[in-house]
Amino acid sequence: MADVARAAGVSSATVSYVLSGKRPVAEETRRVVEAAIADLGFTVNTMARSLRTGRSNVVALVVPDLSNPFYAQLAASLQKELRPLGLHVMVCDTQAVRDEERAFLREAVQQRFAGVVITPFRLVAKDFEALSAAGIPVVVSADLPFGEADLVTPDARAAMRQALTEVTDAGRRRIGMIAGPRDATGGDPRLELLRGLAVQLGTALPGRLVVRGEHTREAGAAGFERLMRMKYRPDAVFCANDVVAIGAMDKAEELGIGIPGDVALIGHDDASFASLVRPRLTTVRYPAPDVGRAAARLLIERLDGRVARKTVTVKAHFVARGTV
Amino acid sequence: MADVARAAGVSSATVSYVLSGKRPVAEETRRVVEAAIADLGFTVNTMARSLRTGRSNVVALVVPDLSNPFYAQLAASLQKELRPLGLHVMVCDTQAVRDEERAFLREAVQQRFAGVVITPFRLVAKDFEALSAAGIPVVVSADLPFGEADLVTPDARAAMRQALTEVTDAGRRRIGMIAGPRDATGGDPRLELLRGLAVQLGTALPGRLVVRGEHTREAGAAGFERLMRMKYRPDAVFCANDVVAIGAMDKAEELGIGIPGDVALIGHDDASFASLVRPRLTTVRYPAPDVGRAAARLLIERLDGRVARKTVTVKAHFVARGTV
DNA sequence: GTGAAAGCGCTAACAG
DNA sequence: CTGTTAGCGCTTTCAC
Repeated sequence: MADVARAAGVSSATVSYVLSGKRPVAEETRRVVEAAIADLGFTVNTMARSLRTGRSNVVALVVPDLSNPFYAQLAASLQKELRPLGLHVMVCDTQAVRDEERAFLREAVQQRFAGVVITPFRLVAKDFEALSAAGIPVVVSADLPFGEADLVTPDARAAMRQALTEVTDAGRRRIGMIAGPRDATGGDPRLELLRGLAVQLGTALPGRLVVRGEHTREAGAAGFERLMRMKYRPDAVFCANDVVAIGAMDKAEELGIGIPGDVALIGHDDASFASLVRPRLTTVRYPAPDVGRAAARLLIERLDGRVARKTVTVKAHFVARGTV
Repeated sequence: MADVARAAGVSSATVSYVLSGKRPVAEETRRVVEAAIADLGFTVNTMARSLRTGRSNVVALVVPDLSNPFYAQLAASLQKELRPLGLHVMVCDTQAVRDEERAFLREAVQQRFAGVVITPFRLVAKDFEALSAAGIPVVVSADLPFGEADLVTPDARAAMRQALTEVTDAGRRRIGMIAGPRDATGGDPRLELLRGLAVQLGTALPGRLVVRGEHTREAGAAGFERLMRMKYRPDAVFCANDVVAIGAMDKAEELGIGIPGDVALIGHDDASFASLVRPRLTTVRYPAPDVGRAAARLLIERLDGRVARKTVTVKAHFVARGTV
């Protein structure tokens, strides 16, 4: 920048101001400076800039599984919203491992990130302390609130109720679930929701028909198998998410169990491949693009100075396809 | 850091050395410093560090479509390889738009990134000049070499030959292709490869049976429809990638065209959903994890000082499933 | 084994 | 409308 200033015969402050537009610069001067910039192929060093201003222009998106298209879509959406503001998104895949999650949070404060959008999987509130101490805004995308952080959360009650109703209307009575791991942050709120609904609707979700595992295809297959080996086996299975449901379908095919003939299957999220499998997966759609948009908005408001905690609810919808 | 130094009664240089281990520090001193660090909840500011050292610790991964699981997997793999070295991966989704691609490259030099791994879609060699001028190592993952950059490239010849052989052995003679857009970087090397193979095997890939479009599901559907509306319509269709092939399957179902009964379909990459659709997609597997690993290795070598351009070839394999 | 101090490239007062 | 200048927080000689 000093080079540019010299070449243009101005001070480096002026160069800085033509770049940032933070104060008026004479048309003539601007032209000369811009010419010099082009000449020398100069590019601002954003590290120096951020060091000086105390704020970087990168936002971290921390997710448990980037190969789940739901999160890939979330990433794309967030990036699209933040880009026009000059904010960059650094996508971090934690593989649902707590130490990885923590490592990324630590990195976020080391890098003085502008903000963090995170779907915590095994983190606890305490893990966020360093972030708030550093004054880095956090938006949590999860079913449950998380300390001081802003929250984007699904309203899936109506959708789940509808799903459950469809299932019972079809005469199914033995409802089971392949839920998330027991040590996940907040347990598994989707399980709790289903439980509550089951009570309301006069159905049961017996504890022994709830199996648990990671949010992976393999775990879905394993969980489904365990369910099917029970003497009192379910005739409808809700899944923690679509990836798990796909795994269940793998196993059903392997075991020669008919879906939905023998067992109804309900996914969650409507990840892109839910409509790809055959039969098509009936699921509860939680629209990733909307989640990304909401998270972006919350983050931007924080950056603009909002201090009060805020929650945005994104409505989920029941999507009837071929597995119920 | 000054605070820590004061609290520990040492100089900030010593604190720095405790953190980096770049010179021996007395056991006693180290303990005191570490206590102070813990006490104050101090975290290094990597921006300041990078400014000082002139190198950041983030690597950009620039891809055309993050919602294509192939790239999501690539991202995961690259991240896994680079993480242990303290390098972070910033994933950038360009949506195959040239201006976005350029914007990310510009950002890479502004941020003085440690390196860039990119699958260029519409970029040309010139777009990389600023990067090399800034001395930022670039690894290109593509079918064709790209200026000075290191290259990870598929060897898909044998696999494609096998695919083509299967198709012709099944008595198919009218080979078509849904290729990438005409203005994509390097045209469509997969198309060229198929053309060459067709000649070798005494089959034809007539120009009119080649349609073009983006690497999207919609474009795949549109391309397949155009093909099917021709009077001389293909009985086997190769696709630019699996996403395109899935789009073609959508359309086939819509039009009541049997796959593989009426038309054989061959994808490319073996993205995760290739085995999800029914019938399962026959494809040419290009293993994303291997690509990520290779890219990481190339990048690391460069960072370690290698100067000569290098190419790593990753072998692709024919995967016979249900669409041929 | 430790400290002092220069300076990375930029921004934002402050002064003119 | 423009210039001067003081750091942002760190690393790294150089000196002890």
